[in-house]
Amino acid sequence: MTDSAKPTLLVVDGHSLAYRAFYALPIDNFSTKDGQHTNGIYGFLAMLVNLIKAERPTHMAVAFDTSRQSFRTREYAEYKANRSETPAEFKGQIPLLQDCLDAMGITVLQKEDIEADDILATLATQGAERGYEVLVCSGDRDTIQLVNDDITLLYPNVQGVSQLKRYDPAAVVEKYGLPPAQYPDIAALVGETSDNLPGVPKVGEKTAVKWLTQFGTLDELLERSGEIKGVVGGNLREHLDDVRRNRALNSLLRDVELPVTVDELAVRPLDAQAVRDIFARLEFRTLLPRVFEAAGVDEAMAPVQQAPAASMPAPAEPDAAGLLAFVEGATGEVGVTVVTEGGLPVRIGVATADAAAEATWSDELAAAIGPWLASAAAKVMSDAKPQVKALRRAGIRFDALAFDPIIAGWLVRPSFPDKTLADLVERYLDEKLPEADPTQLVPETEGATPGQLAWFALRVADALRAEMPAAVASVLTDIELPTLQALADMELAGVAVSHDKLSEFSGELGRRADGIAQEAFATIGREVNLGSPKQLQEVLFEDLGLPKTRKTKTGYSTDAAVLADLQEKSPHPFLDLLLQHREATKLRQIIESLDGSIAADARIHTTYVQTGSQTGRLSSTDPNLQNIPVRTVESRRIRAAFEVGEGYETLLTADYSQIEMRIMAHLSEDPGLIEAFNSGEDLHRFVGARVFGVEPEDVTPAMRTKVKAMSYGLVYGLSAFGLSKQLRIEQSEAKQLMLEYFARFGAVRDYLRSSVEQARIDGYTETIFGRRRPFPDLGSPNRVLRENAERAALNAPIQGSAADIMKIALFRIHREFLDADMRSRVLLQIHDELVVEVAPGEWDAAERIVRDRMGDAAELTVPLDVQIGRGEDWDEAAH
DNA sequence: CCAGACACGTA
DNA sequence: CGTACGTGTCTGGG
Repeated sequence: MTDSAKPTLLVVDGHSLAYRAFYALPIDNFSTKDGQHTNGIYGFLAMLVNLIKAERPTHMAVAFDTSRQSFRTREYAEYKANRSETPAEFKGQIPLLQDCLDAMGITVLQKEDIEADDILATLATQGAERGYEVLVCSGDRDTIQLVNDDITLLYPNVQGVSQLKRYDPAAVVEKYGLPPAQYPDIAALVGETSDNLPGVPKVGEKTAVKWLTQFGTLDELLERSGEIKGVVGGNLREHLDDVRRNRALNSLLRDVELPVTVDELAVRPLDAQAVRDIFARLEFRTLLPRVFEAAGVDEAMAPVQQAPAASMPAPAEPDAAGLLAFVEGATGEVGVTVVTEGGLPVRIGVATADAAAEATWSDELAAAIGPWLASAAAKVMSDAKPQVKALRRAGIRFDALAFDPIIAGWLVRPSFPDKTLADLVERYLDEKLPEADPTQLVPETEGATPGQLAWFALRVADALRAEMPAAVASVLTDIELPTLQALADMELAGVAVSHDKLSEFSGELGRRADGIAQEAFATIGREVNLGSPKQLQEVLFEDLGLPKTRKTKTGYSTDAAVLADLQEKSPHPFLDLLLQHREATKLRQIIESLDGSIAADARIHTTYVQTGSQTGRLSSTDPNLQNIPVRTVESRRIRAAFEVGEGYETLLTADYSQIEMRIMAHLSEDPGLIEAFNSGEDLHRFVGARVFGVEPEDVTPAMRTKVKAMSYGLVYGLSAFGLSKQLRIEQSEAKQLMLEYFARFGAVRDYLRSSVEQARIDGYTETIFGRRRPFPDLGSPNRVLRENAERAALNAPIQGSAADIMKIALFRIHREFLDADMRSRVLLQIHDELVVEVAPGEWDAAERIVRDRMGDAAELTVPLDVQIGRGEDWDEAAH
């Protein structure tokens, strides 16, 4: 333990220790799912956390090399020249490690032309002078020279960084037989192969120590080298210059000019939000609590400042008239928070910049405040959709939503959206939202009241506005907030689903699955759990001895594509039965889940997550109605259970045909593709004719399949490899197909290339309407990471623009139905499709509105084609 | 009880 | 070695 009376300075060589960790930990176990390697970062931080807990430093710095070049390489070009290239997998981890340290409040230092160890030497020397207990942690032996009564070296003594050996002067003497200051003399004589510094041949530590003990100093030894007999004496005399050079190079600088003084290295409180962010990105879970613990912070009570009590308004509790007077007296926007229980309002809070008020919900209150909530007075509400729905259930149509911080936060950083107002308060205000401890029955700390929540929402809105480029702000105002209103009504409406149809089908499937299972067991002579990939692997690759398939993390894949492949190469009746069983149980499981979601009104009410994707699409949960099967005849029986509801006449489905390819045509301005869409010809037939050089009517189904796969693949960044796999053709043929395709539609390739290039420069992509998605990994040295980012960046403007267009169409249709006092209503959105429930007598009007608003949602260089269907159920309406 | 891996449904 | 999602099951860890 260190002397507790003295402040303790810990200085660490980040590069050398992270590098050791990099080689000590298996890279496969430390990679994020998108391919970022983290083993060096993890190992280093784990070591650092242990070190902090054990040593409790009051001051800290981690030093890094800036590059392989330093003043030493200028003095001696061969210095470290033998080192192999630093692996890219390691290099990419350094900036992320530095981000971690920064978030943890630890100073990171690096300086051009200077090595990390020189920074350590400088800081250690200064620290010792200023009365610190100094700990130097480095994997470079040269730092031994720093050890004295005030400076202790912590050196990893085995491979890895988990064990550190302490070198105080006594330990150095014990190990090397000489005091620390003379260690560089030993090293100069022996040489350092890892630094490409040859020493005196045949001279090792033993001889060096013997000589130095005998002669006292290195200078004396070199002066009197003639006195040394034998071959080694000759060697020494021949290498005097090498020894002098080594000694000059291994002497660490102690007077590097640094931007900070030792006193300024005091450990800062960690930035809890930043630590959580970067650790989430790196997928460090177990490390997170350890870091908080080492920092002496209760993770839940993150060390952000509590909201200044003085400025946080104490909400008034007026009566209904008083509450109305409060909001009507406000000059600017008003923050609003509706507390709900069971989907209905129970409390409401309102706030201006400097005051707040709140009240318990009642009919009287609703009557008083309802008209204002529905008025054009601008309001800010955080996570508005559930509150809007609650108000609607209470008969109030909330309007003039001017800002929703949750959605705005997602637009600003769609990759890591903040889920709650508390998250946003931490990130954008650097304050802590008062939260009641949910684990306590009678919480010691009071949570924020509705009025205070409204006040925070208002302030976060201001902070977020400052971070939003104008185009992004307009996506919020002109697309997202109007969409939110439509989604609220769609969720409230729900879609009618026939329990009878579902349960009948489920019974059939259940019986079929059981039969298939028995048959399957018979073919292999035993019973296994067909739902367990692990047990299946035993059967397939051990019992049946089938050839091994694609590797997964835990073994070999048994997915449908693999099984189909297997069936071709080495047929076995079990394979087909397994596939059939999968299909039946999968359908059944979907049906059961849907059935369980039917509410008391015989309808399913999904929840659309407006911030659920990185591209701008919606997602749907509880249940997900955007992945209801459609591809097989069987599965369409599920869609047939989605019916027109009581009091309505029919369902209408409307979908955009090939919207993504149309956006591609628009963005690339490819004349061929534009002509394809303006010609009225079937897209794939048109493209096939061009690619294969035949007349459109001579395009065979095989040709059409190929160009169709190619066209769709383009939008996703498909490679020749992927295309060949998809079409089950040779890679060379796929390559040829791509060449032919781009020869005819060259502007498409030019566009895709330039859009990724632009994203690399800007750091983000943009949709037609200005929605942005950041791509930090486009410049990553990690190839997997970078290429994944490239494909996603290629896709984002296309998928995102399609999402924008659909949202615009959706809220305009919703609005027009309401404005025309129609009862028809939109029920579902499935990315490029809408399902509408049409009231009796409204078909013509509804059809026209849907067709027109979808068709004119965006002005592209090609028309937006809309397909409309009508039927009693979703399956029937799809034609 | 939770998280990860796998498999699979949609656009 | 094709983008974007959500859900169910199994499994191993706590």
